[in-house]
Amino acid sequence: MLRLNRMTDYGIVVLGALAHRQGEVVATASLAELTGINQPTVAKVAKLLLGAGLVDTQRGANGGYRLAFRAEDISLVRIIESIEGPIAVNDCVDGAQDPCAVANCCFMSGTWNKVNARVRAALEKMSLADLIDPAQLFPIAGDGDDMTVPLHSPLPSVDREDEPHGRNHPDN
Amino acid sequence: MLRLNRMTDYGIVVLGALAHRQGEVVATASLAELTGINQPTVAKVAKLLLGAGLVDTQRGANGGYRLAFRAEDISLVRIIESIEGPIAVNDCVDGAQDPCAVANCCFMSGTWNKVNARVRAALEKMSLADLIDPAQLFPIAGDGDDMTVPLHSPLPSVDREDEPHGRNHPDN
DNA sequence: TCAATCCGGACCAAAATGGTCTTGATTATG
DNA sequence: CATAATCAAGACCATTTTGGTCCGGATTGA
Repeated sequence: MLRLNRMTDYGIVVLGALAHRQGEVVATASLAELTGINQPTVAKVAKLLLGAGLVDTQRGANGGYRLAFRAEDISLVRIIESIEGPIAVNDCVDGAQDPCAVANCCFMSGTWNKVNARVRAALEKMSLADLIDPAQLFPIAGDGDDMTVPLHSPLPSVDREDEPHGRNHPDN
Repeated sequence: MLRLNRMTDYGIVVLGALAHRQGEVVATASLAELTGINQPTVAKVAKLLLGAGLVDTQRGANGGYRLAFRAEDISLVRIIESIEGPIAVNDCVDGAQDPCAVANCCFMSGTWNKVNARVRAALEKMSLADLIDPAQLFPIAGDGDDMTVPLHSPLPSVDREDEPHGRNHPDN
């Protein structure tokens, strides 16, 4: 548990596709084709990303979306928060969207903020570029909390037709 | 988002109450009274904690639950995982309860494992004792990712009758 | 003008979550 | 030994959240 929801996964994949087309304006239909996610869902996700300013849009014919920053400059937190809202392990955390009703007497809120900040920091360190760049997967010696995870396969070309990445089949 | 669910909150509160009664066997009815959570829910949570070995049980009359370890030795991850199952930001992570179907060709699983490990590490550092001990709330100089959070109020005595801590009123 | 495309939001179905209840087993106590 | 207190296991239901679709409208290039 403590999982991020599927929309966020989609968001990352969509952003990944846009990163490969850096600078280009890509229509949701194309994104759908590139990612294997179906178009309406791509549209929904793109809308959220737009709201957070992670992508630019161009309307009308030949319109579409474009990455607003370089992939290295987009942190995982930012992606997550643009889709799921502010990270908050519970309502006792500052910035929670439905704040703890007893906040000003909640003796644990300080602790929760600390926990939350740490989780957030962990996600801050990871950028979109890291997420889609397999080079990053090689554990960096002495990083500490690294795991020795076998690298499965090289980066697949984005324009494959089948399942793009993980999360049990969305069977669109 | 990325929130932990309410049962986990309950779990922490219940464990906190047990910590104050360290060594004693406390009935779910008493725990309910101490925490303000209602009894059937306490029972449910306690059962989960029992399954994970965080508490011992004694059945029959005068039975109840007892903390199996010292509060300092129970990490937040352990609590979370005993109630919510293994921490997994998504299905691409090793140990996810419903693993990514394309795991062995999922080029991002390594990255996700890394993200997951970091989140986990952040939670590993916090113990039950930290969670319930307000002294911990004073930011330790040079800790890095600390936030300067004002300490709201001192540890309330456990045996108060009103709302025990945060998370919008369970209005039992 | 027309077609492609985003925009905003409503909408619905399926799943997860929170919480209750029931039945049965276990044990202390008188 | 009978009884009451208590946990054990799990079925069950209501509510919320999530995932996904759809539609009418606005915008823009050809």
